[in-house]
Amino acid sequence: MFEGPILHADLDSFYASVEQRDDAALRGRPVIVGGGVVLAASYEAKAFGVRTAMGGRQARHLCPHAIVVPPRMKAYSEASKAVFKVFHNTTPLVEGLSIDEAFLDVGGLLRISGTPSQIAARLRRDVAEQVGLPITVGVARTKFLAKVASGVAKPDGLLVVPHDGELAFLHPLPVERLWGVGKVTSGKLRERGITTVGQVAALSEAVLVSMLGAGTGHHLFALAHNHDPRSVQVGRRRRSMGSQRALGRRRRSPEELDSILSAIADRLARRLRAAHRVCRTVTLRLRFADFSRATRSRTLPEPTEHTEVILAAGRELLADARTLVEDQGLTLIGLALSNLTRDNSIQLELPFDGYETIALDTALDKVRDRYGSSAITRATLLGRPDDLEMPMLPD
DNA sequence: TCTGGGGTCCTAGGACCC
DNA sequence: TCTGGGGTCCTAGGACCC
Repeated sequence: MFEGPILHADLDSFYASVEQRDDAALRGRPVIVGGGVVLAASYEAKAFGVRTAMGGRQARHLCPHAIVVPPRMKAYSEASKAVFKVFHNTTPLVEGLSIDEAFLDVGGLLRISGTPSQIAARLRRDVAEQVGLPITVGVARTKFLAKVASGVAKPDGLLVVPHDGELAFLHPLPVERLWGVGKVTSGKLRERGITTVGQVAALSEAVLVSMLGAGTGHHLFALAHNHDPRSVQVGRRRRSMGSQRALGRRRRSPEELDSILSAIADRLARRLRAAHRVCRTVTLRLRFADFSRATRSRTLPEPTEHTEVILAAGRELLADARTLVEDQGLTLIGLALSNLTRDNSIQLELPFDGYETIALDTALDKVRDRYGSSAITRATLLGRPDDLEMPMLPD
């Protein structure tokens, strides 16, 4: 029997599937979303070797009759919301991983909703009927195994890893199936003739750590032995927010760079405010002609949501990196905001001149002054359903 | 074939404080 | 004059994921 079975639900070739859903002429045909670089490829295009993140030219060479369509981000984000609605109708314990992927804990549902595989089958049917998209579901006792299972079952599949067949399922798989094994790590392992998860499991933890470093070594040892105690986390919030722009190889004037930077800062500040968040660290991201990268960051004394503050920090960082930029041929510029917290301010509507925005702390002080702090036993922030932590009074 | 845009987490050294 | 241990925060870089 399962203890806390977990579903990993993953939409297949998400962007390309949305395009095929919305345009009958694309169904059954190779579809590539994105121009300069492949953002998504339909399975018909993947059959020709087209892969996500591949250069557009190479993709068209591999699959000359592919239909290339520009991305429609709004359509994808709406489709994603509809799919997550189905997830939440299945169980309240949903942890979103990206626009097209989530873990669902169905441990408490066995009595009400049937076996995990019945629940997973119904989820797939619901997504197909209600949103019109194919989705693959992996079912297992742990998150990691559920994710591996969905990867193996793709596309449009369902795979249940039975409790007593976990290692038999896991060990024959190629190391690249392990979550967190990318190009660098798989290269180091393959150099030593290690190609399967079972071979990784045969190594001692000390050997793995000496090969791959402490972090990756411990991580891989745990995964290869099927140790993954992580539970499904509901209500995780984003920890950073970024925006960037590729510049091509053409040389850009300082004025041109500054106007791109302004646009990026403005975009980010808007997104920040829309999410009711503030940031304290601003990072400038640069990429150069040889594809090397550099970052420069600055932590502000106070969190901000203002375009001008973010832009000013970005400009200072760019000035700091001036020599780098001049020497190396800049090909990408971007900003990332981190150290995100809630925007702890509230807006008051006033009878005389419209609105005033004040910090939540200040507002709480006023409430304390009025009622006395010992008179208040609990305060709840209303009207912000996305906020999970509630401020408490008194301190 | 020269490669987008959005994220997460980890490491490591230095500053600073007690 | 020479010497602790422990903790947090900041910065920069890197691997990886979708």
